[in-house]
Amino acid sequence: MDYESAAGFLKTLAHPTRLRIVAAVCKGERCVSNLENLLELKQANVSQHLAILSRAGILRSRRDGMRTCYRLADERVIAILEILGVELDSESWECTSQES
Amino acid sequence: MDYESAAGFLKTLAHPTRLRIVAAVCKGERCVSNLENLLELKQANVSQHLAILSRAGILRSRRDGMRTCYRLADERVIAILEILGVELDSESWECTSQES
DNA sequence: TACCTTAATTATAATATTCTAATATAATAA
DNA sequence: TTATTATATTAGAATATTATAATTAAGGTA
Repeated sequence: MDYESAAGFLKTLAHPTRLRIVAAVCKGERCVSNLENLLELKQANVSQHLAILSRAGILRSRRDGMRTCYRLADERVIAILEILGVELDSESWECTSQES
Repeated sequence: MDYESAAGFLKTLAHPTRLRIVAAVCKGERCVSNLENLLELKQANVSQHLAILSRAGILRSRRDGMRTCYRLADERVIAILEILGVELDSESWECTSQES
């Protein structure tokens, strides 16, 4: 991987909301409304960050009726967050029946 | 490390020039003019990127007469670049006597 | 002292990122 | 069909980042 690509990849990760999303999905799928509640952010904003992570290949999505579920697609981000000592558990949160 | 700090750290790294600087110093010290020649960038620009990396604690500097030598101060960045498969050797380059 | 070299700082314009609000799309239900 | 829910997209202003040029500062030498 060249410096340009590596910098682009790191830039994709380099946002607190996107790191929280990664932490939230690293134990399993989450739909957008669930992330919206968890992160307490506007729907459009969550959707935009999800699009950025998906475009970079870090997340992958799956349609489930009206919902879209996102999951981690690149395990390397976990390794990177572990090196930095990020507590991945801090974004674990139960889904309610209405959310997923 | 919280998400805000981790994102800040990654943002510091997330620039091709800064990654090239990290790769250049990971085998040993380099002075600014040497980096300037290696990277083929303007002095001011190199100095600015060095300042960004130093502020983040990724590099440390040492005065040597008229020169300032920079070295890697945080080995975690090497581990991160290895995860991404970045070829760190691509920025190795001999210093001339005039440069260091 | 004056001069030269190296590096850091400042100012600025160009570009990129981010969040919000508004709108559009898509799936489902009534 | 119309309405509702979930998500995506677009447009925008505000903010941040970047590279260049100009200036400053600091170290060494004649």
